[in-house]
Formats: sequence, C-alpha cells, structure tokens
Amino acid sequence: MAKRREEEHRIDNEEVARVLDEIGDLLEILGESSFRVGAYHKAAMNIRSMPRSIRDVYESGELQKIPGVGAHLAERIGILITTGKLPYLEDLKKKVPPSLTELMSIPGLGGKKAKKLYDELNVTSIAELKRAIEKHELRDLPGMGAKTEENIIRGIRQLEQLSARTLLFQALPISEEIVNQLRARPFVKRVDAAGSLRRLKETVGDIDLLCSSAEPRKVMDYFTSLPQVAYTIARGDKKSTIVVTSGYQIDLRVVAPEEFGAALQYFTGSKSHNIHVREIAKKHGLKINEYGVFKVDTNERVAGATEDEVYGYLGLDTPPPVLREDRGEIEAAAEHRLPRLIELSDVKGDLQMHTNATDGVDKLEAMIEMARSLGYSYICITDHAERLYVAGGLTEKELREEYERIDRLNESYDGFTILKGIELNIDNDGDVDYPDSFLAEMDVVIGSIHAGFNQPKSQLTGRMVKAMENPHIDIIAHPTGRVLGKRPAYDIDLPTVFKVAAETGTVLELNSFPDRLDLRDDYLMDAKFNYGCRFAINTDAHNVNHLRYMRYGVATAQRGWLERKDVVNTHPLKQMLMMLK
DNA sequence: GCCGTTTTCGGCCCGACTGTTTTCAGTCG
Repeated sequence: MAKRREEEHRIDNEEVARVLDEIGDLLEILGESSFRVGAYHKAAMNIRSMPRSIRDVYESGELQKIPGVGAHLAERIGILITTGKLPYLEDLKKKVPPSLTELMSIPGLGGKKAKKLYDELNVTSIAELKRAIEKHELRDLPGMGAKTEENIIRGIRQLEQLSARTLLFQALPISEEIVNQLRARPFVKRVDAAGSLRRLKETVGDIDLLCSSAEPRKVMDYFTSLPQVAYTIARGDKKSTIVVTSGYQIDLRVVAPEEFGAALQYFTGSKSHNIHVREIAKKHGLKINEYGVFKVDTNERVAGATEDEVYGYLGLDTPPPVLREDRGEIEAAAEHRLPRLIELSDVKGDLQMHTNATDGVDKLEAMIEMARSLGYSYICITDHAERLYVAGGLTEKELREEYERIDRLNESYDGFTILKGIELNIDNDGDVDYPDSFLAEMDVVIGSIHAGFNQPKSQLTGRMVKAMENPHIDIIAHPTGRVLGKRPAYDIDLPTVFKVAAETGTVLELNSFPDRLDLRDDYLMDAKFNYGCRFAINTDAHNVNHLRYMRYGVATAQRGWLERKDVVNTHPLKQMLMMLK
C-alpha cells in the first residue's frame, strides 16, 4: 500500500516550481549564464501562478504552451512528473552541495559568494556560515571584509524573522483543497479552517482545521489517508497531524457538533481578541472555553454550537474573522456597528498591470481577456516608464504606440474600458520619467519608488511627498516597498505620507501581490481613520494569472477595515476617474 | 534556456549601489 502511494505521488505546481528554482540556484552557483539561470526561475514563476495543474497540462501535451517553457524544460518537467525524480537535478547536486542554495536566500549573498564560501571555507549551510563569521574567517577572503560579515549577519537575522511563517497564498489553496475533500464526506458535519488562516493574515503559522462529526474515527481514517499526505505525525480520535507532499504541516481537530461554534471561536483567535472576549464574559458571570459558554456559578452550559450563539450570548454581533485582532471590533460588535467590509465582488477593475511590452509575460490582449473573464468593467495598463531600464521601460514614443493600440482595442468593446496608464519611477529628487504635458494625456498615473531603498528617512519621505504634490500622479504604488520574506519596508515617515496623500487627493495603493500586500492592514486602518485617505486595490499583475491575486488584496483590505466606499476601483468607471486627480 | 510580423542564431540583463578596492566584482531590482 505504501509503495502504491509512492507511485501515485502527486506532483503539484508548487513542487515543480521549487525544483526549477533549485536548479536555477545551483546553476548560478556553478557560474552558468545568467540567461540560463533566469530561464529556470521564469518558468518556475509562471508554473507557480498557473491555476491549471501541471499534471493536467502535461497529460494534454501542452507543457510548451506555458510561457518560458521550451522543448528542454518540457522534457525535464515530464520526467519529473512521471518518475517523481529528475536525474539532471541529481547530477547538479553531485557537483555542488545542494544546501548551498540555502545561503543564497540570505539578502546580499548570491551565487558567487556562496561558491567562494564553499571553496575557501567549506561552508555549506547557514549554521556553518554563522560559525565562520564568529571566528572572523570571512574578512580574510579576497573581496570580503568586516562589513561583509556584518551585512551577512544582519541578513541572516532578517531571514530568520521573516521566514518563520508561510505566505497566505501558499497555505490557503492547500487548506481549501483539504476542507473541500472533508466537506464532501457524509460523516463530516462541518469543517472550517481556523487560526490565522481563517483571519486571512498575510502570513500564517501552521494550518489548523476544525471539524465536527459524530464519527471521529472515520474522519481521521480519511484525513490521514488523503492522497496528498506525505506522512502522518500523529493520529488520534480528537486530533491528528499530517505533513503533505508540499511540506506543510496540517492539524485537524474533531469536536462534537454542539461544540463546533465554541471550538471555532477559540481556535480562530486571535489571542488578544479572545482575551478581550473572555473579559466581557467574566463581567456577565460567564466563562468561555473551546467547549462552550458556561455560567460560572452553576457551571451550566448555555451556548457553543455556533459562533453566533457564542457571541450572541455575550450581547455581541459576530465579528468577521478578519477583524478579530482586538483593534476595536469588540466595541463595534457590542454597539452593533461592525463595518460592512469590502468584498471581492465589489471590485470593478484593476488599475495596475504590466504586459510583455515591458517586464510582463502576456500580451495586452491576453490581459484584457482575463480581466473580462473576471467580470471587470475596466482595467488600466501601467507598463513601466522609461527609466526602469531593467524592466525595459517604455520611451514616450513606445508608450504612445501602446496607447494607440489601446484606442483601437477600446473600439471593439461594449461596457469594458482599457485605460491608458503608466508606472512612473520616482527618482532620488522626487522627479519622474516624463514631462507633465505627456502625463496630462494619460488616464491613470502611478508613481513608485524602485530604487534607493536605503536612503535616510527624510530623503525617502521627501521624494514621495514631492511625487504626491505632482498634480498628475494619481496613485502611489506599494507605498512602503516591503516584500514579505525578502526585504523590510523602507524607512519612510508614514504619518507625513498619509497626511499629504489626503491633502493632495493622492490615492494609496494596496498592492495585492501575495508577498507585498502593501499597504498592510494596520497601516490601512491608520490611513483611513486618522487621515481620511482613499485606496486602490491593484494586482500589479505581470501575467494573466496574477490578475487573480485580487482576492489577497481584498483580504488585506478587509483586515484593514476598508469598506466599498474607501476603495476607488469599486466604483463605476466615471466615478472612479472623478476620484482621481 | 527561451524566443521569432526582420532572425532557427543571437539577443536577452542594464545600471545603481555597496564594499572592496586602487579599477572592480557581486548583488539586486
């Protein structure tokens, strides 16, 4: 049976992407051409964000239709899918210790330094690197010095802090798949994700699932024999833990149906929310735990089957899980004034995306087609402006040509509009790529900081303020520049930014890319409630599938208490344009 | 390693920044 399972080992898109990324990293360490290295990473990116399963694509013989996958990669992916192994990768691992790729995840350390550390000091892991730095062995190597040691140490610290959690967009599909599988079983009454996943936090720890059933044993038999199980860590009647093939650990708790609401409330958290709720219960002579609501004096159980029952018994409306951070939602629930949060279906259009005219993957027409299939009534094409050379930024002439194409395409649609936009680069002086006269012709102008992340606070803030004071710049994209797991936000004076944004009518972006989600939830709350800012939720898509990331932006918006009216791209086209400068 | 309304070969990924350096290599976006 175990052998059978191994043969059927399901390789998913994430696993294929990970293998390709690993090959790319190993090739980089081996000093291979950067184009070859890039080809592997590019294919990995496209496979990772593709909704269709890679196995499916393979079986239809359409691997080479994936952008960035040619004959060579298609063959290797095919071998990986059919055998679960890839001899090419094994060969690479013989040439260079595979753990060296771990070193490359340290910011500031790339393939060359990793190779040098291995060749000169025989360092193969982050732990060994730490020891070498403690002994000050690095500073004697050519091209490295005391400062290098310092930077690497800081990089390691950053990495440790950032990568302890998983991005929501990686965990959510895994959890949803298993929840749906469980939900389809007759012996499962209710099942839901709990914890930070249910609160749609941008990163989550473990995946916690909760289920109610009269037949826990059957549930656990089913759960521990799911096809995606790599191995089972624990198996009991109340709680089991599995590790799935993609590496994530998943806990499932089974409770009695009458306890489900209390357990769901308890395991959803957050901790601070629950503490506050329990304080309220105490004042009412009640106590709450994962089994229900009880009267303290008689120990009589008075509620617990549903969350509504639990909150209702305390005189509270049920706060949506996304708000349960003890940031005012309990007071609002008590006064029956919980906000009506923005929903994905409220979004009418997407105002930031790139095409293959610059660093995007797909054609303008393909982006349009996908946007229409998502039910949008408008989109804005915001390819990169001239001075972002790396992304192939467009000259004024090239951009005008793109706009002419857009004009022609617009003639062929009823009730769907393609807006002419740009993503400008805010330079070190706060100036941008094109003259004002050209900006004035565009529908939507976005300004972004793409360089100089390490400048002092005053300079960064000054650049952004100057950009917001530009009468043509409508939106500031990814305002803090953070990338989850990769780099922290740059040091910018947010109160000033929010104040000037509100004064100048500049819209702040909530970037939906799963590792950006920038502005993050607490900043959204601050900007909304204390400064009266307005927002745009955009995907910053670089291929058609990225357009689906809108759900993660909306999730963060909900966590930031945003309502439909706060977000410009929930409004019909004309109104939306009037809300811009 | 991918890609093609000039090309099945030769472009593609260029420039800023940092830290190490006396003129440049490595990293990153």
